Amino acid sequence: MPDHIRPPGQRVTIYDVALEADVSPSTVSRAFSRPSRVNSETAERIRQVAERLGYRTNPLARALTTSRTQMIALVIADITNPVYAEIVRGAQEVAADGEYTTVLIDAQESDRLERAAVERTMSTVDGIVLASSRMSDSAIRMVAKQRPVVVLNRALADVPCVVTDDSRGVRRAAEHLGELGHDHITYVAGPQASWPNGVRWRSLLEAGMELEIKVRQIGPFSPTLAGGERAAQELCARPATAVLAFNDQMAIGIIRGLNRMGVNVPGDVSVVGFDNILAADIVTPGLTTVAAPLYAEGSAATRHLLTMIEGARGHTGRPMVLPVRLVVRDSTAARNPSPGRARPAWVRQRPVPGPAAHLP
Amino acid sequence: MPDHIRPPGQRVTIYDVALEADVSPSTVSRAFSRPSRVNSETAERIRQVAERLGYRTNPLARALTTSRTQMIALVIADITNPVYAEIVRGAQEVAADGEYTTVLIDAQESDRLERAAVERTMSTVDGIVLASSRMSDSAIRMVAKQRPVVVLNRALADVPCVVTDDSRGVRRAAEHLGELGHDHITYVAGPQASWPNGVRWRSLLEAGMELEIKVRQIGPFSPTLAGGERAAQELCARPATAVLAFNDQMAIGIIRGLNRMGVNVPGDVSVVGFDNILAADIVTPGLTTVAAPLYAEGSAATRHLLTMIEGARGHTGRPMVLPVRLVVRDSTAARNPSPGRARPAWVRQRPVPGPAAHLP
DNA sequence: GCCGCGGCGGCAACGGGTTGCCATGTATTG
DNA sequence: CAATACATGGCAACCCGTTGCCGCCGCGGC
Repeated sequence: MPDHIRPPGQRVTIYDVALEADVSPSTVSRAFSRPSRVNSETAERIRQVAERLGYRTNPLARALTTSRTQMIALVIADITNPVYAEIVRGAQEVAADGEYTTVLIDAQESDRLERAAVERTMSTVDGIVLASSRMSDSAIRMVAKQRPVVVLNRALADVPCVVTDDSRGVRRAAEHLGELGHDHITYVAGPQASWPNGVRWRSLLEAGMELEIKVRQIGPFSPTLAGGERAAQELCARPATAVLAFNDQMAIGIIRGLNRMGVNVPGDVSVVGFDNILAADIVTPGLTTVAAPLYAEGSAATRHLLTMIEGARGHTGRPMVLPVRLVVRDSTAARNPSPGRARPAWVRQRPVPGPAAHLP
Repeated sequence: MPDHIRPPGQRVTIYDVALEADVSPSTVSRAFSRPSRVNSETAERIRQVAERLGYRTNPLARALTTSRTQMIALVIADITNPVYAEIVRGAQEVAADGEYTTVLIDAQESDRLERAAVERTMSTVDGIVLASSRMSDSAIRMVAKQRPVVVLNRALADVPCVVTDDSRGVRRAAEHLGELGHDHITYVAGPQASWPNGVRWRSLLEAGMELEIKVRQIGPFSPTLAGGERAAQELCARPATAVLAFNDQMAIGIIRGLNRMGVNVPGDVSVVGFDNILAADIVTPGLTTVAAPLYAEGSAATRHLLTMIEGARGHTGRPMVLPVRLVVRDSTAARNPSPGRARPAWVRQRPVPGPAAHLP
């Protein structure tokens, strides 16, 4: 039991330990921060005394001189989006291993909120991981000038980046749909401020070219269930047999919306999502989707950040690219065989315009 | 443009500002922290100079003397569980309003990890919200002795608590099932370390008493999809027509598991969950569940914490209780009529789709 | 004219570690 | 045995604000 009971809630300081161990405060400090700089027996004694007194080094005081807080910030676009859960896990794991604490910031899909939060936190952390930032490139560069930054899901010159191989993912999805007989794919766009959104569309454009599949885009819609349902409405106006959605939540929303309007998935329309969130596996039909290595994204970005913080001038020019894979479930199927028909059977909306226009 | 360009990455300090504004550093400090203590013109001038030089007060240095970091910790059991997303939102909203930054800690359902993280973070934050802590009561009290703490989803003497009215929620669920003709409810238990788990079971016991419904418990299982699927297996061994699961994820797992074994929900078995996560609405059949005011939980707990931090000796003895409501969807239905039989029809293992099975 | 008081600003002592530099003592080397 | 090297530990300055206390000044009251 401690023979010196801390009288009031006062914290134990190195001075207390120093007094008790009969050494100078600096020696106590070194015993913890640079053990090699002090005799091992002395260090051991100090550690014992510290233990007995319940000494805990004060991270703030330490930070004041070292300007290292052992904290990093992890900024995500929307904590409500399950995609980020695994990313956060990966990041926190690595951070904890390196004795870092993670400050999680939820930007709520808002450029403004994100900037404000980053601003407020910046001076307190040793580095920042921006996962799916909604800030402008220039704003990011601004931040990167003041603190080590790693950007996730966005490629940006002069700032270290980690991205997934979306281009390949889209390609695989297009191939898959092509094999099922689809010759036309509609991309349902997500937030314009989202970098991957642009990449996915452009990749689809490219893949369409090579595979001789026609593509088009509708949107943007909010990257949520509700957004997907709205997209479903628009899809009805301009029908398609194959849809690639910006993310799984939208894809699920689309399926629901279509179902409500009497359209069968995958019977009439095939739908592919992006991210492979947990829900993709539990909805009916199971969602075919492009899976990203979420955990790896978080851990890779964080690992990179830590090495930057720990001195390495970091930054390997090219962004780090992580592989993706296509998870095939039940939301995609062979194209509804309706030979001789230009449009899927379920289009009963409005009489086909065009040639009809010439009729009296 | 600033006429004094900071030469190296050096931060601007009050000393720089003092020099430039021709006052003492203490005056600069006061100009920001206690404006009333300094002449308003002087203060204005100082503020101008500070602005021009790009001065930003260093929160760490400030914290060192005031021992207020303007940060709070929010500890959640499992970031992968969507329930917490809204809670986090509520907490962060309130925290941000009060100029506090939130440090999110994911305990990964582990007592050990949780303690370690709290330990590590405690000295850096002004207070802590423990949402669904997996720590022991005594461990929590220990922490509460050192920092203001508010506990969410657990009642604990001597520590401020915010809980939901689970008892009422269970009661409502039992009534609902009773009205549908069920005279036996099986509770599928979640983590034993979870306080609500105990409450829910006891409440069901009580409700069963009053409503003359027989109840029994199986488990514990992990509060996840996989856990629910395992529970489904066990349910087959000892059949039931009505099931109340610890949470929605388990409930969904149970439904999947049962389906796989040819059991129809709600035709053969009615399932009720807890939490009303987003997925509850998108699965088929839609999940009947007890909804908690998640956002309100987070915000109420945090508001309480902030008032504690801000001096009020806080703590109103009794825990604060938030209301819940039963959301009825399609996973519950009238009991499968099989008069004169001790066990439901599906016990034969092989799917026998009764007439009711395909009704809307 | 003297005293008291309030407004304002400065001095200096913190808070709790960290670290450059020096002093001492011992081990190594020629 | 002298000269040099190294291992240890202490001193004191420093990081950047905050705050108790005091002094100065001008003003109003008696």
